[in-house]
Order: sequence, then C-alpha cells, then structure tokens
Amino acid sequence: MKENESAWPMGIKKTKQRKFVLDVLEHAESPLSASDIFDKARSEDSSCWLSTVYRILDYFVSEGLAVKTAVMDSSMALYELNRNQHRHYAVCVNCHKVVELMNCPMEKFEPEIAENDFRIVGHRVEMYGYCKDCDRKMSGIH
Amino acid sequence: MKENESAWPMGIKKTKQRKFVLDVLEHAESPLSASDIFDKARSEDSSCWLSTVYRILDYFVSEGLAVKTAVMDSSMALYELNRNQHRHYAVCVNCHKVVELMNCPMEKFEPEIAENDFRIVGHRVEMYGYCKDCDRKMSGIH
DNA sequence: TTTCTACTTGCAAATGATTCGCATTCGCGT
DNA sequence: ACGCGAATGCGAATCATTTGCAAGTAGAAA
Repeated sequence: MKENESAWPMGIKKTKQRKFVLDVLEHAESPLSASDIFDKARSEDSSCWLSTVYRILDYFVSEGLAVKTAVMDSSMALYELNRNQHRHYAVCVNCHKVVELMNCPMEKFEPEIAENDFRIVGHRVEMYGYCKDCDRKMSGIH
Repeated sequence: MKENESAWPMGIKKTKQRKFVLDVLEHAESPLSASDIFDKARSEDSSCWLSTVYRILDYFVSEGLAVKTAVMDSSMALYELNRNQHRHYAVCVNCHKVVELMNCPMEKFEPEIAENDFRIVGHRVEMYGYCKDCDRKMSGIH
C-alpha cells in the first residue's frame, strides 16, 4: 500500500536519489536549498552526494518539475516543486523564515516597460518584512 | 566648473575609490555587479581592487546610499544607487539585459499572507521574458 | 532473464563570487 | 605638519556550485 505516493513523472528515469529528492520536495513546506536536501539525506538512510543533489535539482528544473526560487539576502538558491500554480513568498528579514503569500499582485497589473515590446513570460515577487514572532520579539525589546 | 557633480553625501569619508564607485553608479543605466565596476576601473586610470569594490558597495548599502538587487538567474549580486524611489526590472531570459519597469504592481495590492501579522517593509518584483531584440531574433529563427 | 549501452552517480578537484586578514596607506581633525 | 582611526591593496580563505571521469545502474532490446 504505497499507492498514496504520487505517480512517478513520465519521461524521468527513476533512481533512488531522484526518488528521494522528489519526495523531500513534495513534503517541503517552503523552498529548500540543495544542502537542505543533502542534510536530510545524511540524517536518513538515503545517501546521496551533494553534487548529485545539484544535478538532480537542475534536471528537475529543466524538465519543469521544479522551480528555482532564489530568495534575496540568501546566498543559496532555493528549489521547490513546480506546482503549476503561482506562488510568492514573504521573507522575514530577521529570522529568514519564508511564508506563503496567498494572492498575487500581478493579477490585475498592466506593466509599462521602458523598452517597448518586452514579451513577459513570468514574474517573481517577494515581500520582505518581519514575521509575527520576530515582530513581537522586537517590540518587546524596545 | 565641476559643480554639476552631485554633492558628496555627508558622513561618508571621501576617498578616491569611493568617489569612483559612486560616480559609476550615478551614471549607470541599470544595476551593476561588483566586477562590472572593477572592470570599469581597470579600463580607466582609476585603479581599485575588487575586494575594495565589494567593501565600498557593502558600505554604501549599509549607509542607504545603494541597494543590492540580485537578479534571478544571475550568479552575481547587482548594485544600484538608492534613488529613494521604487524601481523594478524586467530581465531578458535570453541575453540577460535588464530593462526598467515604469510602474509598480504593488501600488494597488493588498497582500494576504499565510501567517497573519507579517509586517511588510518592502518588496521585490522582477518580470522575466524576452526583450525586443531577442524576441525578434527568435521569431526570425523559427 | 541476460545483455548492452546510455544515462547517473560517487567522488574529488576546479571554478567563480564574495569575504577576510593584515600590513600599509590615506583622510581629516587638531 | 602630526597622529590616529578608518580604508585600501593584496593574497589567501571560504562558500556555493559546477565539472570531469571512472564506476554503477536503469531499462530497452534481445
């Protein structure tokens, strides 16, 4: 009874390492870095070299399975599953927690671009500020 | 008659290298990387070590004189003068040209955040797609 | 099921951006 | 001009990411 696992994406060769990475991404609540995934592999039985994680992640991105979501102020690239739906995040500038944004500011937006005729295919939005915990902590201090 | 130069920002110690970096940023049309600035220094008389450029840039950012604007798909951080006005960019996914966005999608946006009570202090928006040259080139090919 | 081959991975070493350490030099107030 | 603290030159260190290559493996073909 492992049928509650997602079907394996077609056209992707199935290996232990790829299964592991996909599984981690599927259960992640927020975007993960390559070394997040690598660490998780070490802590569990599954072993998988860091460069392999990078390769798998790049491959997933190239296949449209995952998306690369670098977050400002982070020196590392973050990856998440491509859920084929818009997602944007708010990042706490204090603790770097990443929180999902439930609506998208682009929905009703008509961009005016300096160079005319720029064919837009996507966008990235990121809010930053203080999450409730940090905000509370900081107002306590002052 | 050098009075058309901007006044030197107060509280900032004036050095040859800082003057150079500030001048480059003032005349830049789009965000620059540390090595863009370093290269410009080499090509002109002004010499200035790369690590110094980084230090100056960090310092400018900490003083609110400049802002760090990492762009997706670029491995380098980009810096631009803090013109105390909102700026967002569209980035060409083909040639990586950076083009300014004339309006801001956040103007009329009420964010709904997964975690309630996130105190937003800023945001980052980036559109991506094809600039007119690349778009033209690519439709020519197909 | 066994074989064959192309694709994957383990591993180590390379790379590229950025930072750090420290001796020297340079602004700038006195 | 003098002196001190801050800024720079320079090289070496660091960190994330990439690459090269030999060995291992999935899965199509036999």
